Amino acid sequence: MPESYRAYIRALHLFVDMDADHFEALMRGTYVQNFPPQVELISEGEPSDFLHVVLSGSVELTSTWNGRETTMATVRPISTFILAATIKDAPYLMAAKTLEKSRIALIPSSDVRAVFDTDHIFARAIVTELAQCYRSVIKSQKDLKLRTSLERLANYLLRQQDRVNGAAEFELQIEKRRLASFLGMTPENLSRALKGLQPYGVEVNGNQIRINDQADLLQFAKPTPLIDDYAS
Amino acid sequence: MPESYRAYIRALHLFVDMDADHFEALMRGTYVQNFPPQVELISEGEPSDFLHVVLSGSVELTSTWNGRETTMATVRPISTFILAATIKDAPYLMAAKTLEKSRIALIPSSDVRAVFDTDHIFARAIVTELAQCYRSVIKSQKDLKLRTSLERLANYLLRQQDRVNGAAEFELQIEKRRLASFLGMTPENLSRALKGLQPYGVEVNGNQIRINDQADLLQFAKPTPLIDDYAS
DNA sequence: GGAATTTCTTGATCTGAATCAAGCTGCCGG
DNA sequence: CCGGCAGCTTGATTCAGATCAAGAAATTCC
Repeated sequence: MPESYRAYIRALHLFVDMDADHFEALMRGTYVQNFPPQVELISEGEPSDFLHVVLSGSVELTSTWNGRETTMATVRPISTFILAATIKDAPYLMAAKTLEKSRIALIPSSDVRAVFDTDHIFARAIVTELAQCYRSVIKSQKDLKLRTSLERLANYLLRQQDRVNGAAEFELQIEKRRLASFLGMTPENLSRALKGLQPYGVEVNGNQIRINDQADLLQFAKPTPLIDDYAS
Repeated sequence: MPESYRAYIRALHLFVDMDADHFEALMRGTYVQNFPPQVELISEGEPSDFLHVVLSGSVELTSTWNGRETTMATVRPISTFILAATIKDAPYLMAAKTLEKSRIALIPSSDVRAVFDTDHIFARAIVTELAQCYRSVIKSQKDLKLRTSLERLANYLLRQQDRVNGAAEFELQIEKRRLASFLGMTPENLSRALKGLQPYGVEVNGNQIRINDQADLLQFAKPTPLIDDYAS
């Protein structure tokens, strides 16, 4: 793989502290590839041959059942996805598709498992990452089961605002129809829900969101770190 | 802790292969306690001081937000819970409450983390367990987002039937109101949903469930290992 | 064993959200 | 510059599921 990407991958929590030789061993089997938009990188149910790292662009994780489809997550640089399947050597539970032109690093799953067994630091990092992922899904589950769609949307917007350090105005990072699916609603309802937040000072103009009165929205959304703090 | 419980704990995937000395080290700080029903073992948001192991009885994991409460899972012997919080040394995302008289082993979180750093086999087991937990939540998330409540119930019943090796008749393991909450519906609706499955050969008598025509129910429920096989 | 409490069920009604059906808007390519 | 097309919005309708209300069944507790 090109030398240039190594630094980015190395900087990930998962790899930053591990032994240099072990990292090299991982990188030897790794290759980096550019994909156009809308390419299905992996399909639900397939065996998990590679740990994927998104270096640029973005990837959508979806699941389907009985003709229905839902967006489970969107992965942005620089991060990995389908770590759990890699570790367990089990089939993917989600499909992955590029949303835009994306650069993806593919690390052979067998190498990840092998290095795991010889590098303590790496093992520790994987456990921390997995625990993190687990907690994120639990939070998302709580969000789904305990909140109405309007409340989910309000909290989503506040989290996005957090991402831009509290700026009153910011851009949605994903298409509305995908956001709708992620939040567990239809595009029509997302449209209406965005209107429904107007009384709390939310202005929408295309992908541009403006939160006029954060305090007002906060009072409605009632965010809690036990659901909305994806970092802890 | 009493010698007698060690064997049960040792038999768990998490501990079965680890070094005997390390296991002893873990057990030294561990104590076993009996709890009456309805005791809140841990509260949402608290720091995670112990890894818990249910030795007998059962424990319900719930989450609350803004006055609403939902059942996230029920833990039965012999298994652990809140492993992720223990590993990350982060606050619990769920509360845990005994449903019946239960015997619980408490392993100090700091010991778990310490042994993790010195025992490869244990580290490997923890990673496998965490990956397993992660995948279970993802499955549960798919269940929630892709299925109607009637479909969720049908698949739940089929999974329960699986647990008893396909016997046509079996008992529900939890109270109906808790099952309702777990499945993301109200008790009233669960009642109606159970009636709604009559056309597919489901008979209900208190906690006794009879599936007269499994093929018929299967055709309606359309289970898939990518959602319903909790083992993989 | 019987009163009291809780859980479960059933029916009636209400509501949030999905679906259906058009328009609208903005973007891409010729 | 202007079709064509995908994504978004809006309104009307339908539907699944929640809520409200009350009665029945099962448990618990004196």
